[in-house]
Amino acid sequence: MRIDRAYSDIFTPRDADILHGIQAPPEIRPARSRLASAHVVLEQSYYLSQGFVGRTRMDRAGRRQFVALQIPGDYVDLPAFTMKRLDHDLESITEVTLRGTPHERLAALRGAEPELFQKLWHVSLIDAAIHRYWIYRIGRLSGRARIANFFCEMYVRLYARGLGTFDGFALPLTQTDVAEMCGITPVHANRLIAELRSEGACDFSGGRVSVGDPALMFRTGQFSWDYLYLPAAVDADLRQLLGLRPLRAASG
Amino acid sequence: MRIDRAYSDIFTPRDADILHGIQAPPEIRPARSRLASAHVVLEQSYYLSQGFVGRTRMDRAGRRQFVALQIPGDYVDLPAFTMKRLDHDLESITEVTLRGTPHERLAALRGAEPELFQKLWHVSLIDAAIHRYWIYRIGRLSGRARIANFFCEMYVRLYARGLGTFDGFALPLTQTDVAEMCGITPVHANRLIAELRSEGACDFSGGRVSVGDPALMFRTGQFSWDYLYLPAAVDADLRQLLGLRPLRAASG
DNA sequence: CGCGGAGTTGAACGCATTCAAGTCTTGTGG
DNA sequence: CCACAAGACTTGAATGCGTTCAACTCCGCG
Repeated sequence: MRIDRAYSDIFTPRDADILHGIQAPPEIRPARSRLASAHVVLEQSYYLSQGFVGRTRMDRAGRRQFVALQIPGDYVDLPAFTMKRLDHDLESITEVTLRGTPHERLAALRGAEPELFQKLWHVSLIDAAIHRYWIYRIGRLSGRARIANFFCEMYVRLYARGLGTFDGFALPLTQTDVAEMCGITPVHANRLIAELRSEGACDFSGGRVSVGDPALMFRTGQFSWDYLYLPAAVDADLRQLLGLRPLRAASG
Repeated sequence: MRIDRAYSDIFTPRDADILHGIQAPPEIRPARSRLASAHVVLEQSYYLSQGFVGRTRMDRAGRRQFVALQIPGDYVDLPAFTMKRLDHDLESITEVTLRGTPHERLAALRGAEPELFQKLWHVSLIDAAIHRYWIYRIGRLSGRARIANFFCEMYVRLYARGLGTFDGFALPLTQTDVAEMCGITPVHANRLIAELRSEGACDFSGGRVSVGDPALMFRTGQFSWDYLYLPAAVDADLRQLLGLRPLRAASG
């Protein structure tokens, strides 16, 4: 599925029109290709309208750690707007459709559309919140919980974009990718995924996560989605799914 | 030492005056106190002029994971400006001196000082880069490398603020704090710190890291500081210290 | 003097890694 | 349609890094 209007709770239709208007025509890149490299000066940032992109960092032995996973509707390298260079690599995981936005046009928004400009900052702050949660996930959770927790994050993020149902969602990664996101080895990831499968929490195969028991998956992963700053409607859906009582106050 | 003008490479003296002008009078808070809690609405953000502050997240068993460590001269919760609520807790580690800035005054900068406003975004993007590096550290490095790598980060960040020399720096943490930042147990952190000590790389005791052999510490930690976006002068100092040849081009 | 927190050390356990050998799947060319 | 290769997934067994539990030392402070 293609996403041309994302962050619907953050950006108004008018915002989306403006952003769309300063984007270059879509570019298609093949799966598993390097989109940008660390330390190279970038002139534009990309909006990801289709496909998945990984942000990775290599250790000295050449082993890869994913530091983020971008899904359709994400800006994949907004940091480059003020940083000019990235500190990590960008790699397409699937075939991707990108829409570039030259940094000079983003800069022009600063004066012309200050509120929209601030929303872009907001979007990058959500990215940072996700980073922090990844630190927590890798630092504190056991292997099995990490995998389940990661699937929970994808479940919620994709659902919020209309890219999944309560039954499951497409996640076009290999088990090795998952391992490199969770800070474990591929072999061990394989065994843990098999455990989740046999326990009935969820199944990951053929590039798809099928969620047999959402509540069990969330419990196993010790997941909470506060850090995703979801629209209230999505939050309410999730609470209902998991049998939690709705929040009294309107959420922010 | 007190830092009233930080980010000297990002903020001009005029910027610093403006920021200082919209700050409330300094507040002093005791060590080991809760400065802000997750999910509570905040009306202002804090500039940390003295002391250390940790950003933490608890797991379900009540065990703590640090997701960031703020040093003198940092803004500790700029995300709250557009988020309104934090997804983690803020805790003072030492006695701290804070200067609050009401969010309405930050918002006023958007129109009045758009360039300065963008620099605040930039600062939060550096925070995000540090988050990503923590993911890498915890996800890919062995215990010993994590500890050394963490000390390297503090070495460089504090040096860049004028809060350390090539011989060492004050780091008022307990071994348990270090463990909770690196995703290992306090007992194991103790053993690894002892190893680094006996190898001569660095010593951590009495709230101070003494660096016997910077090159060895950097090697053990597999550290690189690209993600800190340092001023060129600091980068040059570090390269000289480690016997690397200087960069040809001016860095960004 | 005694308390409490931080640091240190020992020993047993177990989760995760590593190396290795398989199977299954998919795409390609004969 | 089959043969084959390449990559993904699976499984077994040995190893080891890090955890856990426990006891003890050291130090600052009331």
